[in-house]
Amino acid sequence: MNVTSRGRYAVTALLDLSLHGCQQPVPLADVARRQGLSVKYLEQIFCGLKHYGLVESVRGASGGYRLCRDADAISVAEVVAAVEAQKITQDAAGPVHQTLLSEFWAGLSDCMRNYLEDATLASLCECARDGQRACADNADESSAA
Amino acid sequence: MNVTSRGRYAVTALLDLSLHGCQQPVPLADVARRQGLSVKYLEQIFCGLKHYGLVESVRGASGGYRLCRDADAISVAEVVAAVEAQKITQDAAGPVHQTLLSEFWAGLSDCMRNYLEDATLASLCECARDGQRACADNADESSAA
DNA sequence: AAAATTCCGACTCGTTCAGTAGGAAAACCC
DNA sequence: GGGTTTTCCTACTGAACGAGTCGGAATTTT
Repeated sequence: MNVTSRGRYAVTALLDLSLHGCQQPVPLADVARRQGLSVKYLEQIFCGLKHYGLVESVRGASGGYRLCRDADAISVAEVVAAVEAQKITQDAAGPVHQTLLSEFWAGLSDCMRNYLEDATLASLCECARDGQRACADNADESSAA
Repeated sequence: MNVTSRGRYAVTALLDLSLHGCQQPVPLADVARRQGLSVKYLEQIFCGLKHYGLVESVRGASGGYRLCRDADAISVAEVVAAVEAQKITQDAAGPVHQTLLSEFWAGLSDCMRNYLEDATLASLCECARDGQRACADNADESSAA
């Protein structure tokens, strides 16, 4: 189990999606502009998210992405798992204690997973609304049509 | 916060040390033989462990390494921290929610740290003795002098 | 003197991460 | 139906990092 910046970007992007996407799909260009990321990179990330069934896409003009489920039914753990490729966390232990230690390291992964499963997009959204009221739209008036 | 296989090897090696090193220093060659690692790689790892004050070294023939403290006063978290270089876990978040999310990711690191701090070499040793009695010496009769 | 051992620093090799790039396919709007 | 907007697909690059090797110097014991 590992979380790279790709996974963190994915969470950021889906958070943006749940704050801005009511019913209409949100184009990646908007997310990219608001979060300061490149569309191309977001495409990659959303490819994994779609494949995993977290978002659905609408092609063509006025298309974009939309969450497949409610934001309170999507845990951060899922988002990260969808985006990080299948990491082969091979055990690193000699003949001594390998089963003991591999259990120990598996426990660490479980610990992380629990933390990430307890947080949903909705819970993060809530924190965002409480804590920083004006933040969600602060980059909207850059070059919007 | 991140745990690579280098960190896991360090724990394995120190566990070996605490099981085999009573008073005399244990040469890396022994650890290497028992755990199936290369002496050269262990040298690197122990360099960090020594620098951090977890082990002390005795040079020359019949030298080796010895724990600086009792095994129950050394947490796995320290071992890992000693060996993994200072990872720059830079935040990955656009203008939106960066403080919120950076707190969230910091919470993940805390979660891992807690898990690793709760385990000491002694507690792992205990598990090892309980669970797999004969394991600690199973590779000893290979080419011992 | 010889052997055992830590110590030091460089070096290689492969993988992964982050991000870019170009263009094809689909859907919409006029 | 043509242009525009968008997702989709696939490849590529450059840098960083992880894992591990290598050669040899310094130190201590025997």
